[in-house]
Amino acid sequence: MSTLISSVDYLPGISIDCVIFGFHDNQLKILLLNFKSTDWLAVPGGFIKESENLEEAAQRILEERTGLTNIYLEQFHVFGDRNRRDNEVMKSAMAAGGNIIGPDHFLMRRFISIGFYALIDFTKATPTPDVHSDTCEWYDIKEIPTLVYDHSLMVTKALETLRFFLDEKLIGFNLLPEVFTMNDLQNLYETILDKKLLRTNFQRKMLSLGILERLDKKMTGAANKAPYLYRFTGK
Amino acid sequence: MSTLISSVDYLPGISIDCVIFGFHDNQLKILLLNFKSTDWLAVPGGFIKESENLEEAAQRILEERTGLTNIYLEQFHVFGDRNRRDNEVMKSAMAAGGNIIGPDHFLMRRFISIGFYALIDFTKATPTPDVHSDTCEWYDIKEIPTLVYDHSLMVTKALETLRFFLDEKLIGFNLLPEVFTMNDLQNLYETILDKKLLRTNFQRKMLSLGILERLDKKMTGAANKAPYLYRFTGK
DNA sequence: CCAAAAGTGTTAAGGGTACACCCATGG
DNA sequence: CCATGGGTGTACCCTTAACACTTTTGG
Repeated sequence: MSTLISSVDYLPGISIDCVIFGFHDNQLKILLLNFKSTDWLAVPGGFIKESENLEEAAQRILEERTGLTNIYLEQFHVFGDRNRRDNEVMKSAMAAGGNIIGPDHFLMRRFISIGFYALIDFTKATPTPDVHSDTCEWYDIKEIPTLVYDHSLMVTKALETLRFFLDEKLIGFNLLPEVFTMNDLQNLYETILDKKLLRTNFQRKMLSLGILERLDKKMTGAANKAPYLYRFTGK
Repeated sequence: MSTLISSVDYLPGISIDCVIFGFHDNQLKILLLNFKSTDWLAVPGGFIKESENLEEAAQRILEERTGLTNIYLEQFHVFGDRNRRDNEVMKSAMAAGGNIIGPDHFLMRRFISIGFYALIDFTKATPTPDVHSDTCEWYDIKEIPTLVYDHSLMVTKALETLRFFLDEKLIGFNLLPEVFTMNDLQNLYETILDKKLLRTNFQRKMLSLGILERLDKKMTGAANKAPYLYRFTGK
């Protein structure tokens, strides 16, 4: 039984690639797969079914390739340069996986890829490689190896988009526990933006956004003032 | 000789649609084509050749369908909903144009469309309908009829993008004469943003952007102070 | 009472808004 | 000298940045 992808199932010439950012404990990572039996790394991608809307396809692709379910993804750019894919890479990758494909194969054609991105807590998800990959792992954003095709460009562009819309998209991303301290939130911002923020001003800015509800204090047992806990109101 | 589009020439299932904004004398318009022998209106769109990058394809499509040359276009969104196109519209449109196409025809398949937009001076371009259209005309932005498919949504989304990036994109758009007055520039802004701006503050803001060079005064012959002329420095 | 972290206040700088005022032009 | 429109000054507010100060906690 071959695992070879066939063109009858999918829209031809269009792919979706997902840049998944993972945050936890002051670390920002991205999720990468390798091509089976090779060292080539790529962001999880796949193809669109006739019956799917783009967002649905992106969700399914992510689930099939990494096991991550119910992740809200958003499109950020289309990558369509004529030479964005080196077909020799795909050919070798398929060969390494045990599939010999000819020059007229579906996968050898030009592909235009729609980039989607998401941000999640990487401890809340257990990525699992699919049949086309040996590994499906988190890589620190500051130590990303070279990626296949134009995937390095995709990651760069996705990160720009994430930083630009961080305030607006924060609630939906669901990265923090139900309740959290202002310090937790600041660590999240500092990690994603990759810069230090002033604690006192950060507090005021967040409160002024009107998306936080202040709850009881959190007694940590440490010898210092107990911080308030907060919750997103979701308004 | 048939003008029917064949799938051998183009990437299947992907189209490009161009939202072209035209400005002049306090008027903002968009360019629309009809489907030959019908009342259906659409923004100019087309398909991508194997040899083209996306931006090149968008330029060529615009030129072929409207006669407009050398227009710099930028992508703003991908439209891919499963039901975004009503195939009966396409079928009837092709029939009205003298082409009967079956349910298996290339054009009857699902299409995902990449939206591109541009902003030009509508007096500097003479739009000409191609063989698939009877008319290729400017429509005032405030009086846009219902468009086919999801093209009304495309226009809305493109207009949001245009307004959002107006400051940054202004120079490239080449909408004003080589030299112009601050009043000319303000009219452009007010028309595109669809709101009045304070003359005095607008002046300061534009000068603070550092993209204008002040030249001689312009003697209009009117009974009032002569305004300075300005030029974009392009820095 | 001390160290450490959380929370609040205060000041200065900068940008946006509104409007008053001065300047040029030709009738 | 007046009407008209162009250009500058100024006062106010809000936001941001920087930092001093106060409060809370457990040792």
